[in-house]
Amino acid sequence: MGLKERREREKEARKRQILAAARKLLFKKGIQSTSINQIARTAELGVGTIYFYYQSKEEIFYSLQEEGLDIFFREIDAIGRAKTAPDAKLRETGRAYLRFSSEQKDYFDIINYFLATPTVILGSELKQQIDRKGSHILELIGGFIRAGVSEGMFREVDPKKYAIMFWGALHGLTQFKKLEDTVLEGENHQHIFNYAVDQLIDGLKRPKEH
Amino acid sequence: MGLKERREREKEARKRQILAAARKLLFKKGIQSTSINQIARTAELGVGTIYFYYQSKEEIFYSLQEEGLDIFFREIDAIGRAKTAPDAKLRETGRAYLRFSSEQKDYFDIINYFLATPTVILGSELKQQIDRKGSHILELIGGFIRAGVSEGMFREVDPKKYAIMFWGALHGLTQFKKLEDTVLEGENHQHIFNYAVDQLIDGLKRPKEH
Amino acid sequence: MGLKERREREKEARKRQILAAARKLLFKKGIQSTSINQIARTAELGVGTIYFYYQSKEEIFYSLQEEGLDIFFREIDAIGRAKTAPDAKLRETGRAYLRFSSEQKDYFDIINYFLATPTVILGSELKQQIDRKGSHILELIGGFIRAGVSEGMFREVDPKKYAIMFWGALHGLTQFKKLEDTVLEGENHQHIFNYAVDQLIDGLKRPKEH
Amino acid sequence: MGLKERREREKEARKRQILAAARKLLFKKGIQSTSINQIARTAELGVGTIYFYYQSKEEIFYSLQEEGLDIFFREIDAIGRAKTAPDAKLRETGRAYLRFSSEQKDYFDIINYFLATPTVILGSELKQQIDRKGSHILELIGGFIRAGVSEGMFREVDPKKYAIMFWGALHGLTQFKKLEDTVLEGENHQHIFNYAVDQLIDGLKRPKEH
DNA sequence: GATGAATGAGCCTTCATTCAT
DNA sequence: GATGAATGAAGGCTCATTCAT
Repeated sequence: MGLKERREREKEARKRQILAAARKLLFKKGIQSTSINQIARTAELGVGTIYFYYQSKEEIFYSLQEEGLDIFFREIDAIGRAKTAPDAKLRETGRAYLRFSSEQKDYFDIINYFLATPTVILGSELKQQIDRKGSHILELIGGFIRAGVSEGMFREVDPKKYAIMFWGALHGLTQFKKLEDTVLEGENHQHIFNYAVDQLIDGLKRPKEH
Repeated sequence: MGLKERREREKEARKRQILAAARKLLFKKGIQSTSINQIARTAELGVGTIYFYYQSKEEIFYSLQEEGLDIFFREIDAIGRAKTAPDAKLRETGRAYLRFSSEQKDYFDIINYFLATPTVILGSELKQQIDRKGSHILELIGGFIRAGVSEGMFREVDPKKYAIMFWGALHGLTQFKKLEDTVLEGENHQHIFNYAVDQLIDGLKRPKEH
Repeated sequence: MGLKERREREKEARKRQILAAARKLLFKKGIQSTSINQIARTAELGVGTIYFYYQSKEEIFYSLQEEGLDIFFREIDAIGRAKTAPDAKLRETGRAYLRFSSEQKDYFDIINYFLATPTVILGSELKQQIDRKGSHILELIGGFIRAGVSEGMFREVDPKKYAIMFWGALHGLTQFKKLEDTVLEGENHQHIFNYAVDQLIDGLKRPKEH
Repeated sequence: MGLKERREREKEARKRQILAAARKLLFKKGIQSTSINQIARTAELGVGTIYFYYQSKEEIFYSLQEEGLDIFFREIDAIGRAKTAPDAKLRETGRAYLRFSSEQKDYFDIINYFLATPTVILGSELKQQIDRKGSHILELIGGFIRAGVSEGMFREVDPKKYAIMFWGALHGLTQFKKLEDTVLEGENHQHIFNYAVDQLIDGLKRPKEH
């Protein structure tokens, strides 16, 4: 029993070791230029060993996606704990996502990668974990909206649906950053992004009574 | 005289022939699995010939992206010509983008690909053409908004900024389709998408006076 | 007759135009990275036209070799015209070759290239011209030696043989420049080169009588 | 224990196998026409395997250069062991280099190739090995000169500098073999070469006293 | 004389994955 | 459990040369 636990712990340690190497390379060279052989060398393990712990290269990066979602989750969670109004929380969430996309560019890229890639069959356990992480984030955002609705600040919208819509909009707008110099013709992307976030939040608000 | 023109026309025909082969493969196997060698074989041309007409693989796919934008442009343009109210036009635009992303999935993927890929240096002419295409679409959407503002139906927003935001939001939401079975937990993606579009449009509207 | 001459003159002009383009590219990108297609584009001619005037890529660079030899020839010729003693002339010749190898690096490389490449069958006329150029240089050097012998400054050596030996030694020593940082272990290549030239000249001199 | 050693030995064997294939092709088709794919086919290995043992094509040829230097080194070493006078040893060295350039033409070509090619960045270990090999040869030649100086046969020259000069001269003169039929106009290259070697050695000698 | 489209073999290199030890 | 040698298909791309117009 103790043995089994130790085994388990060692196994986890190895996986972390591999992930650390993959992360390091991801940050240095991007997802496309990171090969399993490099990961193995960096992790000081044989390639075969990598394959013992992970089914494929995809799976490793999938795990890294989880890390990225975790980082974002913690940011939103912090925002949630603050004693600010719901609309401010949503606004902060928007700002946080844009910041995340530039400060944690590699993690954002990986999320993007999996969003744009036809689903690969992966160990369902890992996949579920990722999905749960996404759901958690959605719940946090949904919570902000629910709070706003309860307080009477927001209209009676479906919090979950609105949260999805909110995040989806954030995501697309973030991607448009790339168009700043061309299609957006000099419009400052950050301004537009913030403007858009504000619009989305305003759209939520109850029309002022008088 | 006529000779030069004929040459020009034949050259255009070759480019179309190559593009047709690339398109066919793109639709069959996706962007990642389509290689220049395959395109050459499909087009029944030597690899060198491909490179005579296109500088690189990227350039071919860039041209394909242009096609995709064109298709979407024409849809929006048609919506614009209809004698409907501005809010209806925006709604239709949203519907059209979701439809485009599923019916012209490969074109959507290619747009996504370039949105997620670090910019490559390409012959500026082609690049400018693409950018212009994107701008045209933005102008159409902006036109709908401007009309709404003029009519007093919408608030006094900056049409261009709002158009960018609108399209950006549509784009991100479209990508979330992939999460339908997992994170969205049974929420129907299309419903959410339409709901989101409606919200965005409602947010635009002047608060009802009374 | 006049027509024929004009034709001839135009033909020469075209060849010069091609050579100019090739030279420009040679200087910019080196011999290995210069392709016929690039030469054609630079010369604003069709590739076919290039092949009308030159049998092959090799032939073009062969012509360029001639230019290089010409440049070197003129330097030695100038040295010959100076009113200096034969030993000084040889010394200057050595210095000139080393200078030539660095200041006209591309021409030197081309000479090297043809010296190291298994002979290609080329238009014999061109080949003869090149050979004549080489012989001229050898004659100049041989002349210096002959003068020294006549004056009693040098031993009774065979001027031609010694000239060949002199140039050959210069050539090999010049190539050893590349070893400066490694095999030569900090010995300054230029010093060694000059030292060697001096030795070769000293070896020529009559042992001092007394 | 024995396992690790066996592995090591097998690995060495593979490298030799690859080198053998490369050597065979080099001798048959020359350096320019020998490709990695051919080497792999000849070695009956996958291309990937070649790259597992060698970083690049250059590295393989670099190894071959080492072989060539080794062969020449052993010849000079043998000359050094003989009980002959220093001037005879230098004379033999000259003869040996000319012989080497014709009997081991491919090895000579490869040395030439690296002397004429802009330095490539290679695994420093191999590069250092090559450089050391070159230095060893230089040391042997320098030793002959030093001995001659000690014996009072040669003037008080710097042995190392003179060795570099000697080898450099040999190298260049060897290359002029190619000009035998043209520029040298019937002068027998071998005669000139030997004549030159003799001159170089005579130049070293102390002027006879009387 | 001049053109330039077309070729296609060939280049070097990468890399996810397997499997015998 | 761990290793790492071996694979080989596939990748994007170059280029000297030809030939119909």
